[in-house]
Amino acid sequence: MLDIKFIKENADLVRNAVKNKGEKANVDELITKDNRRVKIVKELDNLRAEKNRLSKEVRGLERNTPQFEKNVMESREIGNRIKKMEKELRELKEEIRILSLWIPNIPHPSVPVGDEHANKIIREWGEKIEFSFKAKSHIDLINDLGLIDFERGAKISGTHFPCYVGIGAKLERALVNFMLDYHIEKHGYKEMFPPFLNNRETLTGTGQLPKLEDDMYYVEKDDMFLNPTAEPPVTNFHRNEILQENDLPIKYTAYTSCFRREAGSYGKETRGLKRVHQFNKVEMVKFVKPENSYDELESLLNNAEEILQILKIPYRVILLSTGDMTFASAKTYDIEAYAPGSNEYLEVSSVSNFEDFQARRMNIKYKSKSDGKLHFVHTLNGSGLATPRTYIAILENYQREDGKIVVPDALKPYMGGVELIG
RNA sequence: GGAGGGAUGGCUGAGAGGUCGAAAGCGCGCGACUCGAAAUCGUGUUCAGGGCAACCUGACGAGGGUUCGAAUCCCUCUCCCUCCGCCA
Repeated sequence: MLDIKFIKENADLVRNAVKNKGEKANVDELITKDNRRVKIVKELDNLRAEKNRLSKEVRGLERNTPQFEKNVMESREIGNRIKKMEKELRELKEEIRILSLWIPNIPHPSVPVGDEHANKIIREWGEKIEFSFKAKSHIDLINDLGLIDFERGAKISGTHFPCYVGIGAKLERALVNFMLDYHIEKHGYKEMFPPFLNNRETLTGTGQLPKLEDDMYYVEKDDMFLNPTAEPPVTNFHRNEILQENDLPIKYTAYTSCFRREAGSYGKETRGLKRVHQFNKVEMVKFVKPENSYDELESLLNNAEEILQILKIPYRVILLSTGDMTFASAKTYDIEAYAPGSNEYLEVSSVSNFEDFQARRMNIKYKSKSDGKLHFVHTLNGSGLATPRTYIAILENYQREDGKIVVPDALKPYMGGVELIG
């Protein structure tokens, strides 16, 4: 959510952001409605002032005198007009609220304008491994080694619900635990294990609603959604709170399963782990002061990159263009891990600064010591990392000619002595 | 699901139709004392909308009602706590 005053004073900037992000928000209708709101508020304030004046007078008047009766009648009459206007104002405010929920965040000036072709490669890390044999795809490795049972997963739930089995399941758990422990111990993130079912307010707070309602799994009976990422529950942890400046930055890391309908994204990637309805992810979330949120974005990005560095998996960092970034984000980096089996880069992380966009929706402020006033915090989050494609990258990078997988050094402490899979 | 209790500023917590945006304490800001700090003393300190400003308006969980006038009385809802039931 953007400040309505900001929208009115920077209408062109906002219209541009809507266009560049490919959103469909109606900026002009919002502005028209808000102008009307301000007009009603002014009239209403005048009526209320008059009514308050009459009420004070009444106290000094003797009851049942003509002056008393006249005053009371007049006050009553104004009261009725106020009630009518208040109703109109309430309805108008609700319309304004709904319109403003569809206004996207404004991309930072450093973000390239355009669609996915405008994305910029920021850096590449690591050497792509050269195998002396023909590398297998993760699908073949998984099937040959029996790490994941896709067919039975489909039996239990449906297609694209992978069921990890045996050492395959252990590897997934090792990966999650390694990443969590790393963020906690190396960078001081506080661990959180949040609920997976989120209510509407939570998902509106971080900006998944209203836009992505059809992309989430919905539990109708309870009007709740399965979280598509840990971002909503963890960020909403502090919804409607005023934070202490001394406590900032606040940093959380959380593992959750994530659930996405991936509606309309079939055709490509119908097999394997690349695109699934349920997956595991370790997320990092930060609440920071506005003045250093872009430094915090870089350090968050670095924290996510370190996971791949320690796993010794080559990757590249992409700065997303306006058309490729999400609704709520002001600036987003993607991290893509290299998968030699198919010779492609796979998105394993998305790291974003939302500035105060989410904080406005969630009403999260902090009291500044320098001016004594309340300000919205800036929120950021980043995957650190999503497991399915990291899992793919591990399998394909660590495969041997005999079809076995070497366990990466970083995961060995989590694998109960297993150093070779297969 | 049933029965009670509760929701007030950054926090704790008084307030029970008008003199209440709200006592007190904590916290925080400023000043004094100090070489400096702690302690102490003084002083200030709710948020939001409108206006250049004086000022006006709104907000005591949300919505509605009674009244000239509601934090305060009535109704509905939400959330939290306690007890009972149900499930595990």
